Formats: sequence, C-alpha cells, structure tokens
Amino acid sequence: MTNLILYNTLTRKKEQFKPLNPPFVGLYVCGPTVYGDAHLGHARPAITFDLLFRYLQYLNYKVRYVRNITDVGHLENDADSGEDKIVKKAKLEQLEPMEIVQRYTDRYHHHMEQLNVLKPSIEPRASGHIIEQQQFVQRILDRGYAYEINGSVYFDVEKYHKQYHYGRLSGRVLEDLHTQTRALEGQEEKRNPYDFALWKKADANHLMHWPSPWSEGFPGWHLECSTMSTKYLGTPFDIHGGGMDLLFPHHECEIAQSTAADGHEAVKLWMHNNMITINGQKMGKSLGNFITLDELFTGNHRLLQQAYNPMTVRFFILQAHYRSTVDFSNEALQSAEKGLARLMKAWDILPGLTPGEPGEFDVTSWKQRCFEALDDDLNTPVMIARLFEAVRAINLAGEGKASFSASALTELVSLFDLFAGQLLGLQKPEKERSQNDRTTELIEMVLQLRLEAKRKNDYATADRLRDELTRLGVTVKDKKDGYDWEWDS
RNA sequence: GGUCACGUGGCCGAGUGGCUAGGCAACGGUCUGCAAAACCGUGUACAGCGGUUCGAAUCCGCUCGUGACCUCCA
Repeated sequence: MTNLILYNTLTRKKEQFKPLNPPFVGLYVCGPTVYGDAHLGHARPAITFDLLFRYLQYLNYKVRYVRNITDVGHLENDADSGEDKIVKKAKLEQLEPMEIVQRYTDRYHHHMEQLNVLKPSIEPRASGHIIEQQQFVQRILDRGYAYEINGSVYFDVEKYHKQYHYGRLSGRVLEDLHTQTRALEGQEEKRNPYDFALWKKADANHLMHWPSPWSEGFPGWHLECSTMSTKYLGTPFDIHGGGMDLLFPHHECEIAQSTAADGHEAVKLWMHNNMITINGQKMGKSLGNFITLDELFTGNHRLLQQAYNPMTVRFFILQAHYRSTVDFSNEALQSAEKGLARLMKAWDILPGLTPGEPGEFDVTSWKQRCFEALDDDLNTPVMIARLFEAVRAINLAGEGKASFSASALTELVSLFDLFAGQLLGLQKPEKERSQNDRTTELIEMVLQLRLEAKRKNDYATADRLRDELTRLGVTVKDKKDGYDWEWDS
C-alpha cells in the first residue's frame, strides 16, 4: 500500500492510486508522430511519465509502460487537407514514407536518451498493428456502433451516445457539438459531423495503404491507441497519459472506441500534462513557433541566446508542476541552468563531507517531506524545493558551519542519489575536459605559469595571462591553492 | 460563440482558510593581491471590488485580463 495520489482527468479529482492487479501496473502514453523532430513540447509528457514510471517502479510495482510511435494515419489540415502527414513529407523529400519514419524515430530516441528518459517497456508502432486495428474496427461494426460507406468506416457517435456517454472525459455536450463541429472537406459521407473515421479508403495518390475488408486504405486517427493499449495492457488497465491537447477529440474517441468494442471503459485513470507556452502562447507544430530539442541542445534557433544542456531542460520542466503550463524563455532556462548547477555541486560534494556532531538538519523528516511532495500528484516543484533545503545544509557543512552525524550523512547521501538521480532522473554533468586534449594541456600550462607568477607576487603578469585567457574564451576561477577554469558557455 | 482553466513579490514557480515553499535576479556579507567564481544572509507578494468568517492569497459573487480546447497537435 502506497500513499501515491494522482489527479484523474475523468473525475477531476485527486485519487489514491490503487492498481487493478497489484503488483502489476499498466501505463499507456501517447507517443510522438514521427514526421519531424521532437520539440520542447514532446519533452513534457516524456519526462512527466518517465518520472511516474520511475516512481512506480521504486514503489515495487511491476510496471508495463507502453508508449506508441505514430507512423501512420494522422490527417493534415492545411491546404491539402486529408493527406497523410507522413506521406506529404515523403513526397516533398522524395523518400519512402518508412524512411522518414525511421529517421525521425531514431532521432526521437536519441533526444529522449539525452534527456535521460527511460525506454518504455514496449514501443509499438501503428503500422505494425494494422491487422489488430482492422479487428478492432470489426468488433465495433459487429456491435453496431459503426457504419461503412464507400469503403470507409465511421464511428456512429449518436448511436453510441444513446447508450453510453460521449463527452464524459472532456466535458463536451453532444448537442453542442452538433452546431460547433467544423465542416471539413471530404466529410460529407459521415452521418454526423462529429462522427470520426475508423478506417479510411485511400485515394489514388495516397502512398500508405493496406488491404482490408472495406477498402484499400488506412486506419483512423484515434484507433491505434485503443488497439495497442488493449493488446498489450488488456482492458481495463490502470493509467493512460498524454498531453492536454489530446483530451478532445483524441482521448474522447479512444474511450468511445474501447467502450463500443468491449462494453466497458478501458482506462481507470486518465492523466494529462499541460502545455509549454512560448511568449504565453502554446508551442506547437501547427503554430510554427516551436523549438525542437535539437535546436535547444545546440542553441541553433533565432529565439535562443545559447545552447541548453538536456539536463537543464529536464530540470526546467520538473520545476513546474505537470498540470500547469510552463512558459519558455531564455531567462527561465538560464535560471534553471544556474539552479541546477548549484544542486549538482552540492550533490557532488555531499559524499566527501566529514561527519561530525548531529546538526539541525533532520534527515528523517526531510525524507518524509520529499516523499509527501512526490505522493501529492507528482509535485516535483515542491520536491525540488526540498532538495534545495538540503543543498543549503550541505553547503554549510562544506564550509564547516554545520555538520551531520555519521548516520545522517550516510542516509542523506543515499537519499540524494535516490531523489535527484533515480527518481527525478538528473545526471551529473560529464567532465568535458579529457586528459589527452592538447588545448587543455596548453591552458593548464598557461595557468601553471600564472600560478608561479602569483607566487612571486608578479600580479602584472598574472593578470595579463588571465586577461588573455579570458579573451580566448576561458574563464579562470582562482581557488585557495590553485585554480579552476571553464570554457565560456 | 460554447466549454474549461488561470491571474502569486523584478522574473519563474509551489501553496489553496490560521504555521505565510523554492529557484533566478537584486542587495548585504565572507573569501580573495585584485577580479571572477563560490558560499552565507536578507524579501509578508497573492488582478480589482464586494461578501462569508474570529481569521482569506486560499471559500462565494461580480468585474477586468490571459490562455487552452472546440481542427492534426505533447
């Protein structure tokens, strides 16, 4: 029994987390559509649910974490509406669709690794589950909640709503949707504008298509998640996560599909992370105001004043609660970078502290308050605040102004590794300097000369060497009996 | 237009009836040949107006402002 409390979008309440089949937990999260580089927004759910995955495992649950790769089926809504996003890019670049998918999947994996996001247990692809999706469509047809027309199959929302409740998750009222759903081109086949495609017949220039009982075509937009979550987690399963923007229509349609197919809802707990904004506006592919993770890590973007380390980005995201929006700015990232550096440094010196008299810092109550923060709907901002309380105590001890008892110190070392490392997933930065780097040796040589000059009280020479190094981009930091240095960032 | 959120000190960001996080910046100090860095210390803020209450940033009402979803989106 654990004290973990999570916010359920379905009930709009925080709920005590209780697995359906302890000690097993099924977790499904909507993954990326791999037709382009992942952006800052993609990092949010990846990191949020990575934290949940880590914490559930720490709590000794046997978690199966499924995060899909969408490589088929999403429609685009610009000038050429109705065309598959992945196909469009393929034609543009004269590549096979699967080539695009492979490239961006690989890049997504690389970026996730940089962010220290653990791999999910299963990462299924939509294109690898066409047969299962067709079977899912058939089940819905058999139960009478879908209709076929001209080779396409649509979900009959109205009929479904008579028995179940369409709009339960998002709070939509079907009667309102009648008047508010936008009429899109090529949708006149549908009985109602809010009906959605389960299977779509491919037109002549559509490259990705598969044979089916209804037509040569491709699966509908929402089907893959219902299909793959059911296949790997069974039904019902514990937790389904994703971005808030997927709440409607994507997740609402998932609920309808699963309920129509099985007669009961598939998901017990829905979790949604909020958006990342840029200048107060949502960052998104369609808005064209997004910054990709690659650009963020290299600093190669007009809005970026510098490159940001992946750990800075992870820390930045964890400093806000996952259900709040977080606004991107250079200032915010830079303050995260500095704060993180301070945290890392304390973490670094902690194991080397000398035990002494028991100090004022109460490790036991601190530990408890850290867990309380995590248990309270993954309140990472509060947990990080706790870590900084420990940082102050550690620094004071480092300066000999406070101390920990030997047992408190041992416990604090392992708890810091647990909280900062294992759970928040922060990594200590690698030392960039390698031993056999020639430039490094030259810099070290100059600094040695400067040290000698200082010892002879030849401050003119010492200052000149420091100024020259500064000019070349090396920041010199004098220490008590030596020096430290780093490249300007 | 409909639905739903939100508005916290210079900036970011928790809290959600009394105990008033945290980070960055700023200021003060320690250290230092100087500087930088580092470290320590210092901050009663909760959009506005009413109401409920012994007591409200926290509950209720109204006003103003911002955003999200309603279309692919993390």
